[in-house]
Amino acid sequence: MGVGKGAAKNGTDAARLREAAAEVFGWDRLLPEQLEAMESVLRGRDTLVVMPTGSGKSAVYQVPGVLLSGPVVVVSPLLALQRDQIAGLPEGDRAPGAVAVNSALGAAETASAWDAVDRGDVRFVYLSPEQLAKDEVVERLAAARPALFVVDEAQCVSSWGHDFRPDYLRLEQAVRRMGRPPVLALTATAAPPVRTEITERLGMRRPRLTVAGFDRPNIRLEVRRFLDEDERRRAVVERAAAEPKPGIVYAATRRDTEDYAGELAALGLAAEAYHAGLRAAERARIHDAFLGGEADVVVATSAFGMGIDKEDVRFVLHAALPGSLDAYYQEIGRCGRDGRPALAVLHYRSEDTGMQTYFAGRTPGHDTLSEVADAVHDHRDDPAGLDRLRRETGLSRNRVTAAVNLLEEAGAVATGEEGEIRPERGTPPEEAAEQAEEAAEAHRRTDRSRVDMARAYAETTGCRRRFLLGYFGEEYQAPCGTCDVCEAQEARQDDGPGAPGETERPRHPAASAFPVGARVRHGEWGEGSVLSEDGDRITVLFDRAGYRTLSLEALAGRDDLLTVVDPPGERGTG
DNA sequence: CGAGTCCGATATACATCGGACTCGGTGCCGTATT
Repeated sequence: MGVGKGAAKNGTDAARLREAAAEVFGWDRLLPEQLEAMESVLRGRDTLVVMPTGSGKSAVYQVPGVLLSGPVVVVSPLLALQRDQIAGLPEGDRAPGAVAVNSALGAAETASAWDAVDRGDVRFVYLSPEQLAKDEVVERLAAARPALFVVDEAQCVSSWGHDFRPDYLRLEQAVRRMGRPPVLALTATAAPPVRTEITERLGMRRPRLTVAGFDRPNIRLEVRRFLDEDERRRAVVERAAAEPKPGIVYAATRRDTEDYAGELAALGLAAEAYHAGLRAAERARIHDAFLGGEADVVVATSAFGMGIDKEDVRFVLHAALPGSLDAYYQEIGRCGRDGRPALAVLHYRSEDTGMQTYFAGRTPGHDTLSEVADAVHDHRDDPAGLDRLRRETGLSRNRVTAAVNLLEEAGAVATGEEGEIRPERGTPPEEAAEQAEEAAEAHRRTDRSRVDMARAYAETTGCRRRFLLGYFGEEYQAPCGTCDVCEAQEARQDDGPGAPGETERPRHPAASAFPVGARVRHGEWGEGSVLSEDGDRITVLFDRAGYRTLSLEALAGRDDLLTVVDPPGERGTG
């Protein structure tokens, strides 16, 4: 992986990047990871960057951007983030121009934005993935010959692409149609399987991977398990009231955010409820109040957080189990950015898995898939685009797009150069729908296994930091000393002789047979990758069956159950 | 999947039980309506 030995050869690139960073942006110092990724981008290589928020991810495209010879297309999920990015760019003679193209612009504004792009006055063009679903937008960008295609918050490809915002899974087609500039994907949180999904879905070729460390040692990790709902609610309120402010409480439903915020307000705290059902002005007010330090606690659904770069958040409490550890790590990563002690407490009931499992099951069903497959088939001699398929089926835009994505994933349809959807291999529509259903079922299994992993974190008897980092592919030597499990075990040791002194489950001898990162095959679940080891068990992500936890005791002496097909290495990426 | 709500049945008058039913999270965009 490293660039190491190429220092002499790359000296010029590094020097140019440093110079641009200093002169245009006023940054005198670049982190090694930043520079490494920038060099990769400057050399035209596809690059995936996994770096924490606040560590200068945006710089990785901004600095090379001013040195490249064409516009840089930046895909960003929220219009507010696009505005923040543009506002954060420097001003001055050498400063790069930037525009955001979206539905908030009037016809005249849109026209003048494109004129600026055509004239070369604009270096950065910010767009939502939905914009890139429009032929006209793709054509205008293609004409401008982009020098780089950036996907910011790239975890959205995996977390939102399958149902909520299916245009995320169609970015590859857009990239192809605009002449396939180099692709740079940026994210703060991505477990190895999410990285793989990002690079595959974006059609990245031999991507260079830069991963900064995941550990946030100043965040204390704690899980509290409850049987009774009322007890849980009391515990959440008491904790939010007791801990140093400011803090964020994540709840599972809009109604819960209102209830908790109401209770905290009754205790005299400046508490606000935040969710997507509020009016835009109200959301903006709460957002600003939190950033400005006027709110003690924001109780929110998952709508709150992206783009919140506040250094002094002291705690993130969860009033319910999140849908995945990916989401959890992203959410708790919003506290303690100043490096001072911070706290993440998950308040968990086993019933919480119900709603998350429900959310994990929402993909187009058989009827939708076969209706869309029929429509594509009917147009086999005159292939239609997504818009026409939508009009003719009467289905919503998202449903048609999600269905086409699944059909395409199943290899039953393909997207052409002008965005037209064609049947592939002469697959009959009914068969195509069935294959797409299988693909949908595989996503459901994966999503549900992610819920299982969140639950496994909540229930682990080992070091929580080790579990969490293992999920993200990082080996960690327990004890961490700053999670509830490690602390309890230390306390037991201090209680005097006789107490068992283990801070970890004893490592099972069979663990070394299945090292983290190894590629394995299971008799029933097929191939997968070993993600983590938790003393006497390992967690494997199977390509089709999702996450599974396997007991090493059960595996020992049964060579037939699980076999290593490929030892750890840098497959796929790198 | 699970919690909350509504409604009818039960059994006998106020209240409870159980089944059917609904709802639950993220944001673009563009069109219809103020």
